[in-house]
Order: sequence, then structure tokens, then C-alpha cells
Amino acid sequence: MSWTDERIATLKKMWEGGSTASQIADELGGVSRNAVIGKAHRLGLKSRPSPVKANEKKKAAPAKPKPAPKPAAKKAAPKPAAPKPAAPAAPAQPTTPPASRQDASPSQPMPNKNSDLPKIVSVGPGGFLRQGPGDQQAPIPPAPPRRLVPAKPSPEIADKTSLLDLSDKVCRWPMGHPGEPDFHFCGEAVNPGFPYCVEHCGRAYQAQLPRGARRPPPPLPFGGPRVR
DNA sequence: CCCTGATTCGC
DNA sequence: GCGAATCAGG
Repeated sequence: MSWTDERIATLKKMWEGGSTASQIADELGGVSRNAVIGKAHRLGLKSRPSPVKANEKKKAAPAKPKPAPKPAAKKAAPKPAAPKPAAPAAPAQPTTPPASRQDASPSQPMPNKNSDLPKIVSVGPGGFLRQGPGDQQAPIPPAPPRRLVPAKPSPEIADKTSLLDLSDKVCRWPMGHPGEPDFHFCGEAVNPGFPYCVEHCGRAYQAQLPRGARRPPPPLPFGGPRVR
């Protein structure tokens, strides 16, 4: 099974919607939970409340040698030892960031603790120049003069809210299962501040019962096993 | 045990 | 890029 655009879109929606990797994998079908997680990370979306990383300290991070004495897989492992060069512990000149190889990570704006440089210019992933906060220059993305015609994937869901119709204004509650011909979303006006309409908020936000005390199959989005 | 997500690493 | 194996916490 390959990651088509639709499957990726579904993955994103469900991941951001709070579905677990297992649920997503179940809905997509043909992929494992691990595949979903791996793909999600490769897509850049990560860091959702994970049981293993529940708490995070804001204090100064203690030295983490990262032992990771990971024995290679039980398959062929001709890898007795591959010591990685540890990062330099004490840079003598912390105030000399080479502007030519700035970190290109778009998700972590680097705090400018360097008062020497009038501005920071770095190169983004696509080769574009990243601007500082003060820089004013709006390369306004040209509005595509395209006229998209196919607004009707199929008559089946002609007047229903499809995955692509989702916005902050409409209820994202899924109706049916992704991949099925009539899969769509509620599309009602949202309960302000929530991703769902009032009715579905009532379904989405319920008091969490203790794990052992769950009786009715939770009518959560994408929740139950596929029913046909 | 079950669940969860994170990470690694051979493919 | 993909995902099974593995890790690690709840």
C-alpha cells in the first residue's frame, strides 16, 4: 500500500484530530500502526501527547549521554561498534554562527541572542531567503488565476462536506469511514471554539471513564471497527 | 498484560 | 521513503 495524497490527507486530519495511530492505521488499512507513526513523523507532524513523553522539564537539561546501547536487529548485524563523534561540548566562540549554514528547521525559530548582526539571513529549505521580523517585503504569493472546475468528485457526496471542504467554521465530525464512497464530514456550523458543531461536541467531549470501566463502544470519530 | 507514541535502521 | 523492530512510559 502506498501513501497517496488522499491517504496522507486522511492521516493528517486524523492525527491532528486526535485519533490514535492505531485507529488511523485501522481506517487506512493495509498499514501498521508503526507505519502511520513513521509517516506522520516524516510528514513533520509529531509531538502529540504521548504516554512515554508525558512530562517535560523546563529546567536546564541535564547532560544526556544517550547511551542507546541498541543491539542491532536480530537480523544480520555486522556492526560491532560504531561510535558516533560526540558533539563538541564547549564551543570557544558561541557568538559566531555561520550565516551560511543556519539551521533550516522551519519549526524552531532561533532566538537571536547575537546583537552584533543587524539582521539574520538564512536560507530556507526551498532556497528562499528567510526574513527577519523587521524586514518588510511581501512577495505576495500570486493568486492563482486558475479556475478549478472539478468541485464534484462524485455525485454521491456532491452536497456533503468532503475532506477538502473542512475549515475552522464547519464541524469536522466524520460521517462514515474514510475511503468509502459516501464518506464525508458533518459540515454544520461549529460550536465556537471547537472543531465540532454543538451536537457533536456533546459526543466528542465526554467524561473519560477509567480504562477498566468502559462499557459502551465509544462513539468517537473513526473509533469503532469498520461496520458494514 | 494491555495500550500509547518515539526512535532506529535495514531495506 | 518506508515500516518492522524496538524502546519506553502509562
